[in-house]
Formats: sequence, structure tokens, C-alpha cells
Amino acid sequence: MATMTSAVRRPRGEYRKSQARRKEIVEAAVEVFATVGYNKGSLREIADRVGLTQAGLLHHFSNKELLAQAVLTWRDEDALALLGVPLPTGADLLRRLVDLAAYNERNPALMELHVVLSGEAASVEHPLHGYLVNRYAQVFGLVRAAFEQADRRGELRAGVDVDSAARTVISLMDGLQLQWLLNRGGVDMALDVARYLQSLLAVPL
Amino acid sequence: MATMTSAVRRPRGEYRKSQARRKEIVEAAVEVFATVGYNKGSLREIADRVGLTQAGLLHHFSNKELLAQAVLTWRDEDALALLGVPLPTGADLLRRLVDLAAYNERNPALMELHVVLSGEAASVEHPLHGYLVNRYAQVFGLVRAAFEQADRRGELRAGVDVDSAARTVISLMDGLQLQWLLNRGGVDMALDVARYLQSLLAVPL
DNA sequence: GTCTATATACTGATAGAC
DNA sequence: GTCTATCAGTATATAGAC
Repeated sequence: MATMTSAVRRPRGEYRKSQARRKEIVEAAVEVFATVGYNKGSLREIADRVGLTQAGLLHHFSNKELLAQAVLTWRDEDALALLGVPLPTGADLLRRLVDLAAYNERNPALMELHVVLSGEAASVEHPLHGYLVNRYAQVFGLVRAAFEQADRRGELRAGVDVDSAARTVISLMDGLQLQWLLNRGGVDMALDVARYLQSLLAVPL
Repeated sequence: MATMTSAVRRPRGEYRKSQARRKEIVEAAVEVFATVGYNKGSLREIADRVGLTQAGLLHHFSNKELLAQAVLTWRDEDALALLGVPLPTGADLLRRLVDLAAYNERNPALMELHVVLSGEAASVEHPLHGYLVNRYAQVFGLVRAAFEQADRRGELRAGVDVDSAARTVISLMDGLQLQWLLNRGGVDMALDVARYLQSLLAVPL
């Protein structure tokens, strides 16, 4: 979201066309990286899916890492938009996490993308490691703030450690996605997340 | 553990030597796969670390997938041994999960191996996918059984869903390892696992 | 903006000598 | 058991024509 359309004036419709191309490429890259990961996902395969040669693709994203970063920011913006605009606070945001889990469950390709890339990039040497470190710090900040607001509003049970709660609910959402992928249909992610959150909240979810 | 020494009689010490070689190779493979994953981890790199050529390595493990499976079973046996022999039951086993989390935290390389390979192999097309599916089914069975035993012994709070609890604690342990790798030292895994388990138990941890 | 052609590098696996 | 040599495949990235 929040595209920065025409920050620079361009002749004719070329820019718009190029933008559309980039979007096509990112969508194809999502599929490929989700299926085989970053390391094994090839630019040729992605280029094929949008009817380009590999060299043609590199005109739009000058190297593989830049393309992968575009994929990750696209996915992050998608998830963030799902949490609601403007972003809810306190227990309201925590409730949205349940919706997000349900949304993920309806989009296995997105889960696969998330799980596969997060796993690969957990290694310090991975090209996307830095991006992921940053991303998790932001996610943690967001969830922790929600618990803190909930606490101040009396929506939280007594004795809940907000740091631990934030880490736990994030771990839960990540780990459930892995288990879902290994046991499709055998896991109800939204239900498990809701159950855990309810165990911390003093108000109904 | 539980080596099957001399199920077949062999001439001289060749078998023993070969066994030692295999162990060296697996140890080197743990490092390499942990650092860059299965897809990017190369047999040449592993061979170099034990002073072999790539062809020499393939004498001991006839292809890459077999070597990776040896790595995974080695790691699983290690973790299982840490839970205790014979395997505890009920709340006792759940307590051991906290020890396992603490053990993992002292061995980042093992965490990296687990997180990176699990992520990669979440994809259906990955050579290790089948192994991982099987492994998670076993782990789930083990933890679920522990909750069920705890329930029968009155060690569990009322209203705890054993399936959901098993999925949740497994997700928690997996997700915390990812967060630990992205924020080294900023996560106390054993504490968070203990906190969650205590919230389900009617007895002290 | 897209192409062909190419440089350069690395991969897993096999054949066969020692 | 380990080696050398080699094959066939794949990869990213660049140069330059159109």
C-alpha cells in the first residue's frame, strides 16, 4: 500500500507499464520462492512465468536479492493491511491476529513463502538475514505495544509479562504455520491462537 | 544412541574405521547445513572439512539426500536422549521440554540446523519433506501423550485441550528458536516455555 | 524494454585407476 | 577407501544489438 505514484514526472505511460511489469514479476517470484525457497528459486523460472528471459527480468530488478526484498515487503504490507487501517491498538489488535491466522490458513502459498524464507534466512550468512532481523524487531514492537496498551486498559489478566506474551504469540503463529504445512488441514491455527490469547485476556476475545 | 555394533561380523577394523569416518562426515555436514541449508550446502564443502574429496565422501554416503537424512536422525536421537532414558511420562516429560529448550539455547548451531532445515523442507518438493512430516507426527504423538497422561493423573488444569496444548507447545519451541536466531541473547526460551506450561498445569513445574 | 550470446562459476554424480 | 578426471546440468550477471 501507500504507493508513491509520480514522485518523479515521467514521459508517457512507460513508468506505469514498468510498474505493472514489476508487479507481475513479484507475483511470479512469490510462487517460486514459496515453492523452493530463495537459494533454489531461479530467476529463469520466474522470468519464464511472466514471459520474459532471465536477462529481461534483470532489467526490472537488477539482482536476485533486490527481487526477493521486493517480495518480502509486498508480503509484509499485505499482512499489515489485513490488521486494519488505521492500525487497532490493545486487545483490538490482538483480536486481529486471530483474523490474520485465519487469513493465512486460507492462503497456503503465503504461509509457505513465510516459513521457507524465514527458515533459510535464519542463518546469519543468508542475503535476507538482515531484512528478517529488522522485520521481527518491528513485529515484536507492534505486538508488545498491543499487550502493553491492553494492560493499561485493564484488558489483561494480572501478572502477564508483556514481553514474554509478545514473544509467545509470535512464536505460536510461526510454529503453527510450519505444522500446518506438514499436516495440511490437521491444524486450526486461528483456534489455537485464540485459545492462547484468551488465556491472557481479562475480557472476551 | 542405541548403536547396533556388529550386527554383521566384519574382517579386521575396517568397519569400525568406516563408522568413525561417517561420524566425522555427519559432524561436518551439521555445520554446513546449519549455516547455509540443504540446498546451498555443498558436498565439496563438507568433504573439505574432513580432508576428503567430494568423490571420496560419496563413498560413505552415496548421495546428498542420504547424508542429510543421517544428519537429521543424528540430531533427533540427540534430542531424544536428552529427554531421558527411559522416556518420562506425563508432567515429567513436559518438564524435560524446558530442559531441552535450555539445552538448545546453549547450542546455537543445533538451533540453526533445526530452523533452517525445517523451513526449507516445509515445501512439499523438498527432498527432506517426507522425513520432516514423519518426524513432526512422532513429536506430536509424544507430546500429546504426555499431556494426556498428565490429565489422567490430575496434573492438568480443568478444560485443557490436549491436542491444542501439544500443538501450541511445539509451535512455541520452534518459533522461539527462530526468534532467538534473529535476536541472539534477547530471548530466554526455557523461561517462556516454562511459563506457558505452568499456565496449563495444576502442579508446580 | 527485451533480446541473444556469453562469461564465469558451481553443482551432484559417475567411471575407473591405485 | 580415496583419488583424479570428467560430465552434464544449472546458476547469476554482463555486454551489446535491436
